[in-house]
Amino acid sequence: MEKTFDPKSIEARWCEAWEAGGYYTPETVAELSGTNRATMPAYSIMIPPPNVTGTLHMGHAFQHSVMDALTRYHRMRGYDTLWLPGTDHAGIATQMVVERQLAAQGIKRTDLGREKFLERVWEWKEYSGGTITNQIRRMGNSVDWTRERFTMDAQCNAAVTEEFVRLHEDGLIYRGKRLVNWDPVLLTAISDLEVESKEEAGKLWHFRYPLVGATLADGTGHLTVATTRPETMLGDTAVAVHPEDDRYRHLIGKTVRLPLCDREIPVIADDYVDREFGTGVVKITPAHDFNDYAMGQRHQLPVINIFTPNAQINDEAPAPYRGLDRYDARKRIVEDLESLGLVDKIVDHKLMVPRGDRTGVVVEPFLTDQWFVDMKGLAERALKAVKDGQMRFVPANWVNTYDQWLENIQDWCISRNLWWGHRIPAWYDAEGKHYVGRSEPEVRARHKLSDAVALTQDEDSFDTWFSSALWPFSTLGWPQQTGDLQRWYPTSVLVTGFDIIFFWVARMAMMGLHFLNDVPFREVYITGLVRDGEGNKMSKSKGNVLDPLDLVDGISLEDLVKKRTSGLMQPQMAAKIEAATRRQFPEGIEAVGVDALRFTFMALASTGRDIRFDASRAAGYRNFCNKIWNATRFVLMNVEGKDCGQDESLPFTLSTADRWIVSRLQKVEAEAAEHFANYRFDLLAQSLYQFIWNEYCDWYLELSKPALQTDDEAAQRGSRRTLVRVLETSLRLLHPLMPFLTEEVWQQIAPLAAKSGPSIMLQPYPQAQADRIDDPAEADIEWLKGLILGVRQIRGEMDISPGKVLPLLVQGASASDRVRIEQLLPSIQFLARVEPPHLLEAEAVAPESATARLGGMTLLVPMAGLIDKDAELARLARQVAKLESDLGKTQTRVNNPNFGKAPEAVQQQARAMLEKQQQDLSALQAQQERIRAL
RNA sequence: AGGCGCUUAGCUCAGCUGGUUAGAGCACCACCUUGACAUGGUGGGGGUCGGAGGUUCGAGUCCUCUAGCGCCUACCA
Repeated sequence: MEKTFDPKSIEARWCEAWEAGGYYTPETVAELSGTNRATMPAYSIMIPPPNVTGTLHMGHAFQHSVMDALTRYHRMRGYDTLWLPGTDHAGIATQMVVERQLAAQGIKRTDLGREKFLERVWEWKEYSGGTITNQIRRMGNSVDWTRERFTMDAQCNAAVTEEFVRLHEDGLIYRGKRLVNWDPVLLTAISDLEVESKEEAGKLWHFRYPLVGATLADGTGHLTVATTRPETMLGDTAVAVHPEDDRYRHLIGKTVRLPLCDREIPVIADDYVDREFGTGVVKITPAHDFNDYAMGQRHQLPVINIFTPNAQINDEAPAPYRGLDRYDARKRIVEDLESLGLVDKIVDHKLMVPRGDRTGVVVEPFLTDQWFVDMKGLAERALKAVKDGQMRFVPANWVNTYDQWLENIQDWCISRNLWWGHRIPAWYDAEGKHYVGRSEPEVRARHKLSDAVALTQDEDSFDTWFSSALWPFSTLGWPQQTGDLQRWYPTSVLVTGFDIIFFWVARMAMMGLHFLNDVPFREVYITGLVRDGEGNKMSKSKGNVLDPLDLVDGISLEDLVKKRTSGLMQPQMAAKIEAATRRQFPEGIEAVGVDALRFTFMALASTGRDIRFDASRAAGYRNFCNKIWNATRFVLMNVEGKDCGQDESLPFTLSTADRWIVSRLQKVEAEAAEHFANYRFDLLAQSLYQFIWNEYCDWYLELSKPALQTDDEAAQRGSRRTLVRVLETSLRLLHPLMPFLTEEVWQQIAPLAAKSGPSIMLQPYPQAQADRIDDPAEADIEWLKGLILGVRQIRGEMDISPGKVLPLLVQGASASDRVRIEQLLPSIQFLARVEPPHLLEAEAVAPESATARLGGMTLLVPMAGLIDKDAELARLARQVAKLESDLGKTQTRVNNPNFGKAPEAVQQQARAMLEKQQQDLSALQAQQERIRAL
């Protein structure tokens, strides 16, 4: 084996071997293990399908690490495990990408026509989709590629058609002219969720609308309205005041003359109006504002649409404004009103501006014909499923978010005026009457329409989420009752981010319950967002994104700068991004390999918190990989060519250390099971790291060194056996988190531990065995560690060279101390680098020494010629100070008159501690006296 | 406006149903090329847990108030 672990040299090899072996495919796994799948419990995860034209970012890598750990864990536990991969067609996003590419060649989508355009999108999908699947493969994710799906493949398309037709049959789909959020650039409706409202600086314009039948001269001849969108006044059909507003009450029922339009509109009363805001008079534009629309409905107001789909003024408006862009019209209208003397004032005003989440363009409420899903009933079932415990959120507080949205749900506009997506299976006849069905022939048959009736299919497509909502079962073959569907629905867990609880989680829950009568997943594990080291959200425009593969492979500073500053939407940011990058990664990024990156994600995955990605942490875990690698080298070196109890035929005995590490291992195994069950991957990672590094490597390997040198062949064999078997088990424990390293090493270690098989992936996950827990051995080794630490501390603080073998005196040793000294003598000598301890009677006069306390006894390292008095005094003073402070606290506790209320056990413990502290203190003080007297 | 979350060593974070002297990694200081590993070893320094009050024999851990930060929802023209 090489001296250092080199991830590059093994990763590609194992990726290929695992996939080629079929180890990701449930059927093959069952076959190789000789198990009948029907007898295995089922476990399944559907990958949240990434956008097919994107690339995977840190958030994906993080979530995939979690999903793969769960998948490998359950596979090893003997579950019939499926992790199903796939990608999403991402209607709007993908269409925009391709349109942008075409635009670069000066081509418009409409120039090509629907057919040709879609061909181009499919081409791009084929090209780009490979990037994602390669990334997934490289990270070692054990997804079943034989079941890969795409949200727009034939199977998923059939499911979407079925969904729409059945919902329609169930009376949950309707088509209607409604006010929707309209993106004037994309020329499509979008759902509420696709609108991002942010506070922006704007103005509040105050306009005077003259009252009919009054003169302006008396100062009461007009009503002043306040608006943030002056251009909408062209579509005003009323002016509203609060019914109890004394300023205006007498005007209710009168009419005002709408300036510029020469229309008379009524003054109405509605308690929606806020008297405090603006002038207390609101202009009402039912066609271009959601509230106004609702008010228009309440008061039967006419609805005048004044915009074209791309937000220019249409022919409903007076001639001078027609054809103007909305913002040009705004300017013009304000000017014209000003010249008429109808502008009362203009004040600065902060307002929430709604923008399309894809285009960033201000969205207009716009009246169009669209398809909607009636959500009320669906939402109620989804709420109930969580209340009844059929579906559980981890962490649990995300239920609030889920509930809140479902309780206030609005009908879902599912049609998009886009080409790229599932086309709506609805047909229209010449009169515009619509028919819904799985196909045109079905529609004709069902509605008895002869071929003479011309039918045209709806031009629109579905909201991407309308198909994503089916993902947990469309992937398994629904609406067919496939074996896969029966086997793996409901899925076991959904791993995703909180940002799509509404978009996706809730909608999957609703559709799953509606169509399959069961929740789509038993548990929803919500991960935090991966942020950069400074806590900022990673985004291309900020130039702070990290490509997971750049951490895996490493990247030079120059390449990283180039990558972050090229292809920016705002090139002027380049200099700033470059500076920040050079500051943050002055040396570029060192390669850490897949295992270290995956382990880092797991270690950072604490609950309910975003994670700041810390590259130095990843470097630390790369070191951990190397540590394991070298521990393996040590083990191999020491057992090579020697029997390690593979066939159990030769006698072996286990030392205290052997029994100790095996006992510790059982406890770690139990912890691992618990942490997996609770999704506490941070604690899992910590627990494994701690065991392997701080117990197995730091102590057990060191303890094994003298043991391997004894004359006792059976004891040697026992140590070799333990060395190998604990390592082999640790590898299996760690495998779901570090697949590559553990596989590579396991191949070499397994035969020595009498294990065989093509891959560690197919081995059982270690389970704790209660009968191998050995408390006496643990106590013995704790004692031993205390002794060694005591001597090391003296050595360290006295600056005695590590190699020097010291004499050691022990005073006040109890009977059990004496037994331990005798039994653990070789370990004591080797690890503490001392001569065999010399026992002193309690009353004996000791030579001048540096001392340490261990239980009731005192360790003494004679100082003759070794130690400087001041250093030892300083060391003692520190210890005394600490002890005094601790003792003080204990005394206060015990002396509290009410301490008697505490449980007996707690009281006893406190008194024992008090006694020990007092003893230690007096021993230390006596020692101080002696040293001072020198 | 409503909801959720965060504030613990220089940095990034653990600390479960309240119980011994608050932990880890990284960073820092000193010593060490000891045959698994310098991507290492050994020893060490460093926090009183945002602030105030309360409950309790006992609070980082529960309650109230308060300060700061972040996120999500929401129809104020």
